[in-house]
Amino acid sequence: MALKSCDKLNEIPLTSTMEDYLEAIFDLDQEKKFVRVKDIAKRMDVKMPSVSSMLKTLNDRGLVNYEKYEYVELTKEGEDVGKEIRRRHEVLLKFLTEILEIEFDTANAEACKMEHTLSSATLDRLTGFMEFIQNCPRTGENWLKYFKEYLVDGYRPEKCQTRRQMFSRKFERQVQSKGATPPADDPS
Amino acid sequence: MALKSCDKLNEIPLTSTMEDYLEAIFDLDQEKKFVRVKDIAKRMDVKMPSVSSMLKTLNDRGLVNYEKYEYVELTKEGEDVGKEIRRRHEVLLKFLTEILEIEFDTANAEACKMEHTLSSATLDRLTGFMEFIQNCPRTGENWLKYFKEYLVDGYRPEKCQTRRQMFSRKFERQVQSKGATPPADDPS
DNA sequence: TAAATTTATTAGAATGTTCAAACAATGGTA
DNA sequence: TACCATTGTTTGAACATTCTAATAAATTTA
Repeated sequence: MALKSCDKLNEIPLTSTMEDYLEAIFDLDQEKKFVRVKDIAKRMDVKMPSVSSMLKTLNDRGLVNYEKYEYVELTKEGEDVGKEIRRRHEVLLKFLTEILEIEFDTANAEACKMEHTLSSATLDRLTGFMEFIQNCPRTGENWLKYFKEYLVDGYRPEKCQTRRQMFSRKFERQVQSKGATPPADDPS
Repeated sequence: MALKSCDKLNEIPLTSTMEDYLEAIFDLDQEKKFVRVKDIAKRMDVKMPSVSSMLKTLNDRGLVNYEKYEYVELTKEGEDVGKEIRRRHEVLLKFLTEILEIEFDTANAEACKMEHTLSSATLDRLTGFMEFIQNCPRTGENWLKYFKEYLVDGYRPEKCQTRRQMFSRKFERQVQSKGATPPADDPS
């Protein structure tokens, strides 16, 4: 025990390298029966000694359970981190490929780097934004205003019709009032 | 000269820390008459010895012209890097604050980190996306399809009407054909 | 010009991460 | 059982970045 007070350990933030390792281990854990040093090295594109040394660090931090020459296991805390980083990766990858239409390999590489720099809060916003785009494809001049409402109220189908529905309703109003110009956009 | 061949220097990529320093120097250069170690230290939130040591590195790399105790000057190459990082920062900040509606300080901090992880190509896409949102607020069911076309063709006002224009045209068609349901969405 | 203050540098140490080389354990196969 | 290939560890060095403490140059002030 080279540490005076273990309670403070959690307060030191993880480095992004540690996060990368935890994500890799999390992935491998789901793909394979056992997670071994060699596999981590391959996925992380580093040599085995780097993995050994990082596993020692992560073990001291309580993020993995690891004994020399044994398989690697995530602790509850380590798993939580790995899963969260994985989630961020997926959200970012989706945004880059499906919205910005960036080629997969490029997008994947950039998601790998970005996943450490974005807060969970921002990631949630991005997720919300993508949901909005999918659920509310209609919009209009106040595109961003609808998005803001979506952020506050969540998915409210009645506020969120397709353009077809929108047209029909306004069309009827138009026909009734015999006006030539449709009314100004009003979401209420 | 501790280097065998100077020509290869440019091929070693800059670290993100170096990029941060270049951005800071670029900013200070525009704000102040002279750029000094103290100011860089303050902006980067590091101590002066760190700045001194980095300036030596950047000088060896041909990114700044720096002689001890003198003011700091960017070379052409250093300025290009600084300006590009600055541009990325601004695009990201705009996206985070204006589209995702994230609070300024958070957004600013995250932009600082992201600006190093996104390629210029991706940044250009993001810029295009934001322009699209501003120029083409109407959309419809094929929201993303329009965006794709926008990426290819740029801003084409005739493809990119406001909803008001859109409505009017379809309204007329509707009235002529006396149909109750508007036709399926067709961008051509 | 001399003293005081500000600004900047050097020296040396610490951290986090990586690797190559040498060595050690493990698990099959002859 | 003895050997071999695979897998993993240790050691020691390197790099990039940062800091504190000590020192030095530059600038301001008296």
